[in-house]
Amino acid sequence: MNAASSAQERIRDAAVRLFAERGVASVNVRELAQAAGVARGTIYNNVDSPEEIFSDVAARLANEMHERVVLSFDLIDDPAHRLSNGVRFFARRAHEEPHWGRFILRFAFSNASLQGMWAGPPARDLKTGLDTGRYNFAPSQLTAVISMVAGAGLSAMFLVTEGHKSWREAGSDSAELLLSALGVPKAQAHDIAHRPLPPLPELK
Amino acid sequence: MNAASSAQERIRDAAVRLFAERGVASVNVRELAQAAGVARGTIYNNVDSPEEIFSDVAARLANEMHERVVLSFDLIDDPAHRLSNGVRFFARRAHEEPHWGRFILRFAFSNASLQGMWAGPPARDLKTGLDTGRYNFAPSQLTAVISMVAGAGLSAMFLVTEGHKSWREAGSDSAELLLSALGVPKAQAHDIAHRPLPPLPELK
DNA sequence: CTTAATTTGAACATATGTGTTCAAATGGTC
DNA sequence: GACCATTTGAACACATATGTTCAAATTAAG
Repeated sequence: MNAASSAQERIRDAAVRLFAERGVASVNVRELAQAAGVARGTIYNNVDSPEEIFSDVAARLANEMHERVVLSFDLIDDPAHRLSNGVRFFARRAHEEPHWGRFILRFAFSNASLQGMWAGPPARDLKTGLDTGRYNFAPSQLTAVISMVAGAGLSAMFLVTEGHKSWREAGSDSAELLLSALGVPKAQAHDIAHRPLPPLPELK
Repeated sequence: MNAASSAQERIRDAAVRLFAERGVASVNVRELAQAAGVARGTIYNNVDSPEEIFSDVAARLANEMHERVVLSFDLIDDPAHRLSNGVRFFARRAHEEPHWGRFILRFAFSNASLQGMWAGPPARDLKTGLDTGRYNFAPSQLTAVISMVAGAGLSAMFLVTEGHKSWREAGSDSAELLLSALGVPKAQAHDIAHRPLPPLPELK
């Protein structure tokens, strides 16, 4: 079972890489097998269809990141600080794992799992931040704010992926701008966005 | 030559629709011909390869929107007003031409032409807005701001495309939040983002 | 009406991909 | 070292895509 799950992992890792670079449908099983360092038959042994690999990989990737980010919020109460760290986590990881970043960027707006990753986590924090006066925007704008958070996260990742900025700058700048958009005073926003960024907790 | 360009147009229109819904590589020539209401041979007569259709369509689409938005700025001096209108144009058009919107969302981060559409136009306006004191952010953040503009535009389109908000709300909310991020006072940002939005000029 | 240009749709050869099967090789476990 | 699960890689049938060719039909233009 260990060998099998290892093969599955290698297939999934290779899938992330290939899908990130070349899109979904242009990847065939032969290439995937080669990239995974695995025989073609092994793909068919472990997976139903190439299409399914994509959904699976996207869902796992979204879920894993979501859980780790939520874990990291354990010791942080301030919604603004949480939000800032969230954006910066994405920027830093886009730097550390380029395939991961490109995958998310490429499919951010067209895959349901990835859409959920952005829509879910910030929603509650944004609401509490709004209710406690931490933020300053109209309640009717909440939906737009949620999707703005996604936009800020993605644009930070984009800067990193394209090499326009270091992950530090991209993450902090984007986080600061985002907090400003939500009505956090500039000086505070700057401070929050430049605090030391803890490591992203592992899932063990 | 008129008949030929008409066939080409139908092919391109169909290509936008198909690519938007299903991605690039999963569209084959037979389907494209069918969707364009054209014989399969006609595709090969007018186009070199399916791949090329995508690049062509993306470039035209980016270029056309860019030119029309720039045209619309003729009578507007305020950089903040321009920026707000730009974002709202994208939101409105995503409503009026859903295929257009989905196409842009799907390939925004993975196609060079579309990337250029966001990076180019706002850059100069943002700089003048910064120099004239209209905005309030650090010059070193300019790059992050440019990509934030893209993020705001895309997230507005996303709201429209997914039916979460009307184009009016999505456009105005996103524009207002964006201006807030750039340091425009809240009341002003709100006002600017809710001014009547002129029609997007045609290219004649 | 005539002429030129374009489109049509079928036929063809070629290439590539999928999905299945299976005996042999591999590798971990008691 | 015997056992079991997994992986391997080749072979197979089948399906689908590409790209080309071409005579007939259609359309546009003078």
